[in-house]
Amino acid sequence: MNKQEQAGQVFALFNEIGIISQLSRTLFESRLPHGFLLQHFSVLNHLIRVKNGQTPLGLAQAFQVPKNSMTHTLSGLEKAGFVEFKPNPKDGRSKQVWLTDAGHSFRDQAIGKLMPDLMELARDFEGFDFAGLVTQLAEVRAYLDAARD
Amino acid sequence: MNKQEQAGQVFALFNEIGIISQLSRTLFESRLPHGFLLQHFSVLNHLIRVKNGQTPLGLAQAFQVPKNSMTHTLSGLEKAGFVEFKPNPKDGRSKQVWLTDAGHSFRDQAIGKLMPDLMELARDFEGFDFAGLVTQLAEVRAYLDAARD
DNA sequence: TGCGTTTAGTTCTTTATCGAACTATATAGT
DNA sequence: ACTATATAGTTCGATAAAGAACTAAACGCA
Repeated sequence: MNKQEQAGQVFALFNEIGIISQLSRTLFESRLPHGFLLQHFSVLNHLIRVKNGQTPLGLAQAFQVPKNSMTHTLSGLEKAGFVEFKPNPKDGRSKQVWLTDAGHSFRDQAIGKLMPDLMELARDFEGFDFAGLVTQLAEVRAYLDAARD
Repeated sequence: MNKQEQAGQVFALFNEIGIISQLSRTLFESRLPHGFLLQHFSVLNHLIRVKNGQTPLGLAQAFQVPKNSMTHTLSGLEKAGFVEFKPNPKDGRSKQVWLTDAGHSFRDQAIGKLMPDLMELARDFEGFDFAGLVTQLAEVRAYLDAARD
């Protein structure tokens, strides 16, 4: 296979990925209460799984969205009472984003609502090597991430 | 590995896919002229590779977006002179979307601008089984597509 | 210390997206 | 043929995303 054909495969890969991203996002958001988006869940999940008390800018960078987009997402989460802001004692320009109990349980409930779909998929794909797939995709992701300058 | 862990792998898969989708879209759009989005390119590409002269509704279904979103995308393409509408002789409610020469060459140029990135990625991932990856992802995509009711 | 530069976050504005309501045409059932 | 229903596409309104300009605080360096 020459480089040109290989490039076509890469194109096809991104095409599949784009479609799956859209389908899975739609599915996921249909399990969230009205008015909440994947982005809201993702931020809560990140605060739990990675680190609580991060700054808005840190979150924006983690999700690779502009900081004003993160401002918008966080204001929705704050209005819902799922996060609260505290001043950053080390930097007067900055804030910390802390999860509330309500935010934690919202995230748990969201996972609970999603689980049946994931379990069903896992059952229907018995024997499918998800872990290998994830490993390969992580390589591609790391490459794109590094190329992003 | 039990079902719960397997579900976690599926979750991780969708997570990677979402990130790659965002990164590759941003990269791709940075190669398009200002004001044009992936969706514009995708429609032109679809008219060339799948079938010219389709209806707006057919395109909306192919891309799984609401029909009013497709109206919006098509109006951008029409304003740029990349497609033109003709009445559908078989259905007075409907339209056909036809690619213009300008649309065809815009798509070719877009591919030309993107090629170097794809080639570079293909070179840096020499030996990587893109085709196998695409095959696996296509299975997942087909599943989600079927589940979408 | 003082001042120019950088950084965190918000606000403003434009554009994309999409549900809902609407118009016009087609189809089905009687 | 007549009426009810379904379908193709647009319009309207509300919300999301993101670039640009702005404010306030911090940093660098003389």
